[in-house]
Amino acid sequence: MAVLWKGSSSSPCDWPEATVTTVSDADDDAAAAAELRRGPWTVEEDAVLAGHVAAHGEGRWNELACAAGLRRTGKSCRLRWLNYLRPGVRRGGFTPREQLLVLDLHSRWGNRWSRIAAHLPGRTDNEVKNYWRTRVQKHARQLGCAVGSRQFNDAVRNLWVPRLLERIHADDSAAAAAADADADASRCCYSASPSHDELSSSHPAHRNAAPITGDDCARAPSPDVSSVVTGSSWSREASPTSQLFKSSSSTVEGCSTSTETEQCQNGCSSSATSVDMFDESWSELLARAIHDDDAEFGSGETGDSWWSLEDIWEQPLY
DNA sequence: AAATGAGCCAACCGCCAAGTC
DNA sequence: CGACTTGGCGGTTGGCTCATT
Repeated sequence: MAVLWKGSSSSPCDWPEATVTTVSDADDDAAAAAELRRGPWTVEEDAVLAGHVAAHGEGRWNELACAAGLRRTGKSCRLRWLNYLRPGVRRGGFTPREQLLVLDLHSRWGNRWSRIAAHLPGRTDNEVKNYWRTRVQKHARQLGCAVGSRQFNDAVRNLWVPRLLERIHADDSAAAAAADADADASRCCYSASPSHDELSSSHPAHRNAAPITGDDCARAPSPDVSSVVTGSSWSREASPTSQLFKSSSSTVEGCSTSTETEQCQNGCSSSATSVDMFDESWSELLARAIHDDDAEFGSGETGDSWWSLEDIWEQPLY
């Protein structure tokens, strides 16, 4: 059963023949375990892989695995590099800005994770996928509706997105205030302006930001947050919170992104506090609202009056 | 303190398309 | 043109961590 490598031509290197050809069933597991490593990568393996990629570049992963002496498949090496070792990979929770982008791009493209991830600097398709499955789908389950359903889209459009916009605005304001404070301090104590690193580290929300390389900013043009709002596939006009959108939109447009570079800077370096906007209380509230007015909500209407916006805004953010 | 369950994430699997021989 | 290799993608799973019982 275990064909570790499909014949000699595909053998990545000159391992003993038994390691690259079919082995007897009785010895399958033992041979596989002995020759091809699986499971979590060790620190040593990471160092070897990173060193080889740094020295020889990406690509030809089977050859690379062989040359590096890694008992891993080329696929495994590639995945480890792209998802974990590659410079600029961002880790940790998604920022509100990233959540907004994921929600919007998924509404446009569906499960095109790599395509979505391309617009989230430093994020991998795997991470976006995991975020969607663990967070977004969980909330959909709590609401008793499917992702992509009318109910879910309404919840996203009318609840989640406004909250994200609000949070983005708050984060930007806090960052601006922090920058102002640092500027004042630097005027008092230093002649030079604070560096970007100093600005970033001065803000609590930035302390956990992963190092970002220039590569991240060289990616495909990303829809910035303002385009997410103004060009969204969510129909704002039909929303009961259209006025709210309008004000939030102008706020975001005014304070953040208008160019690709700025989007990249925001997405790359301003790692705001990661929160899941759709916390339990929200889900419960929504679930109750849906339950209380099931007929109307399930009928495909836009649901303009099936909750009190004031009630929602009184819910705590966290 | 041990057992259990849920959440999360890294890694693997299978399939497909493009490139190469 | 067909076989094969490689890289990429989306779906799935195994295992770790943490909270709850």
